[in-house]
Order: sequence, then structure tokens, then C-alpha cells
Amino acid sequence: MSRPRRFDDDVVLSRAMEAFWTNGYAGTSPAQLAEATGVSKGSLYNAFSSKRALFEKCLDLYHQQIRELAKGLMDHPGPTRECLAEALRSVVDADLAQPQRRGCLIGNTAVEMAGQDPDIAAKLRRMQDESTGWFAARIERGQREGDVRRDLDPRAFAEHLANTLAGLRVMAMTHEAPVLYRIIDTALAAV
Amino acid sequence: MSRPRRFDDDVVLSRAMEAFWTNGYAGTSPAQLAEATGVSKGSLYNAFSSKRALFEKCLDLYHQQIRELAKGLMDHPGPTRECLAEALRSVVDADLAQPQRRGCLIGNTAVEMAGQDPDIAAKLRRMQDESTGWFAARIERGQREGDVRRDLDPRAFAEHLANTLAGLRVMAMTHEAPVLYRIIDTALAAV
DNA sequence: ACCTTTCTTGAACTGTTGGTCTAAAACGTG
DNA sequence: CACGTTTTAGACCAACAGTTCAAGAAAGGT
Repeated sequence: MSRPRRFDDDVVLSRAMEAFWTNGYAGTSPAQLAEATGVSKGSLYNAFSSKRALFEKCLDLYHQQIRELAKGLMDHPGPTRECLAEALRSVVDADLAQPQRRGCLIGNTAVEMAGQDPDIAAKLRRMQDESTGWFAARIERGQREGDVRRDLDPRAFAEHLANTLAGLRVMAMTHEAPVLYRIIDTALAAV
Repeated sequence: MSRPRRFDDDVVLSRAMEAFWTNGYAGTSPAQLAEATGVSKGSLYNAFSSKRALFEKCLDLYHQQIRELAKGLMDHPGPTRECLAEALRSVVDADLAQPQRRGCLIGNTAVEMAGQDPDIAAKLRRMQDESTGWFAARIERGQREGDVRRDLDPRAFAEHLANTLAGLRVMAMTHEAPVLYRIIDTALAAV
């Protein structure tokens, strides 16, 4: 029928996501996106309509990736407290392993765009709430298994954890592992 | 001698700070700065050399303002736990009272620039560490006054509080007061 | 009344931005 | 192997970025 696309949408999306992640939405120009993806500007616009639309697809991809990651981390064997601590530590480790600090794409986008753009704000809000849900589920499981104090409100504590994580990823821009690890331990002391 | 400056450097700086705060460094153009300050682009460059230099002065002003604020908040009468909770709540309230969410200028800048710019990163790091110091001092005072458990590590808990605050200001971009208040209570449960 | 100095202003400048368009090339199909 | 359709690379565009500059304007010192 027609000429097929030479590039794989998913790998292009993934590379574009990396570019947006390290440089921000405004900080990533079409030229940079072309360079990062190896696909020319023209093709990029042909395939994704606009920089904005491409960005939203990148956000979705990011969210899906952390969803997979979270699923794995929350299913790790071991006591609840250690499981949560290990999960947070692994996120921090991943951040610090990067040659350039870049934080969390969702948090970064909240800071950069949520104030001006209610649509993006709502989308980010949904994503963050989903993360909170994963934490809450793990805590409830801990309570069922007798691992976690019964008087702990799972929802409230999950929100606290999500907030701690949001903070960590900002703090990781300027701090090193020991401080961040200590923060994780302190935040989890109540479990 | 020479023609005097028509504007007051401090009010110009303060208005420029507001502009950077709501729109970010890259998101604030010289034209916007001129508009926000009421001073023409040319004069702005004459007085502050470059957008970058102006921004650093704004950062310093911001830090000085929160230093004053923190001094007041940490000296409030009442038990330590309530004092800290009230301090965090007042920051959250101030964020939510704004017509446009804008987070924390230090955190926002960390996210936007720290990855690329080691100088800025170091400066932000110093500012954040100073904030941690204020929390630590208040906790130590609480311990001296018998208000706070002796086995709490003031430094570690202060870092946790600074991290919680950093998180709150990102979460405030997309969440409302009840969630944020609950997070504050949970984070302070150990005091 | 003039001189010097620093200030203000607006225009001008260069590079880049986000985005469009086109002409040529590439492909599956019949 | 020609068809009709798509993709592609790159030229192209107006707008705007950050910055500079020449010209004039307001003070004090002489």
C-alpha cells in the first residue's frame, strides 16, 4: 500500500522522553529532538503532530515505565518496611547513577507546567495518585500479614511516602546518597 | 555627578524574582522582565549585566526572605511539634493562596538548572542545607526543653523535614490543602 | 552655562525557536 | 514494473530570544 515508517515509534518516543527528562519541555528544541531520536524534524512532526503532542506521549510512556517498575518493586519478598525502603533507595540509586541529574519527569513537569496548564496538571495529578495507590496497597498487605501496625492509616502514610519520594528526587539534584538514604530511613521509621 | 537611577534596585529585584518564580529561568524572557519590573530592557542590562546575573541576585533575595520568615516561624511559642507543623502549614497555605501555583524558587531552580550547572547546584545546596539547619536547631531546642524524644537524631530528622517540605511544594502544584495537611501530620508523627 | 558622568530609551542585531512546505525517494500492491 | 501513497531531508518562515548600541537626558561640579 504505502511506504512504511523507517523508525520504530517506541524507540523514538523513548529517546524523546530522555531528552525532555534531562532538559525540560521548554528546554528541548525540535532540533534537539531530531538529534536525540535520529529522526528529522519533518518526520517527527509528521508522526506526532506537534512538540506538545509528542511530549504528552512521552509522559504517558514514562508513567507506564514506572508503573511496571513499581509493580516489580512492591512485589519483592521481605518485610514491608524493608520493601518500601529498598524501593525508594533503588529510585535514588537510579537517579544518582545518571551522568546528569534529572529528577522525576512527572515532578519536573509539575514544576514547569502545572501552574500554567490545567490539562497537564490534571494528568500529572492522576499519575501521582496512582503511585500513592501502589504504596497504599503494599501497606495494606503488610497490615494483613501482621507486618505493619494496625493503627497506621494506609492512605495517609502512602501520601506521605509519595511526598517523600517527590522530595527525594528534588533533593537528589543537589545531594548525595548518604543524606538521601538517611531521609528514607527517617521517613519510614513509623512503619 | 551622574544621572541617578530612576528605579529602586530592591523593588525591581523583587518583581523580577516573582517573574522568575512563576515562569522559571528559561521561561522568563527579557521582555517579560521589562514588563514585570517597569524598567526597559536596556536599563535592566545596564544595571544587572545579564539575565543570568539578575537571576542569581533574585535567588539571593529569595533566600534572604525565607531566612527571615524561618526565623519568625521557628521562634513561635508552643510545643515543638505544633511549631513545626504550623510552619509547614503556613508555607503550604502561602503556596495555595497564590493565583498561580509556583512551588519553591530554590526547588524549581534545582530541577531546571542543577543538572547542567554545577555553580547553581552548589549555591542551591548551600541554601537547602541552611534550611535544614533551622529545623535541626528547633528540634535540639525541643530536646533541651523536654519537648522532643531524646533518641531522635536532630540532623537526620531535620533532613527529613527539609525533604518533606521540598516534596510538599511539588505536590502543591497539583494537590489541595487536605492532602498536604495530612502529609504534614504523618511526617511529624515521630516527634 | 558648560562638562562630565551615568542613566534611559528604542532600535538594531544575531541566532534560534516552533513549525510548515516541498520535492524527491521509498515502498507494497496489483 | 508502474501505481498511488507516504515518508523523508532539508529549505524555509515569521517570531522571538538575549544582548548591544547610539542617541539623548538628568544630575552635580566647575
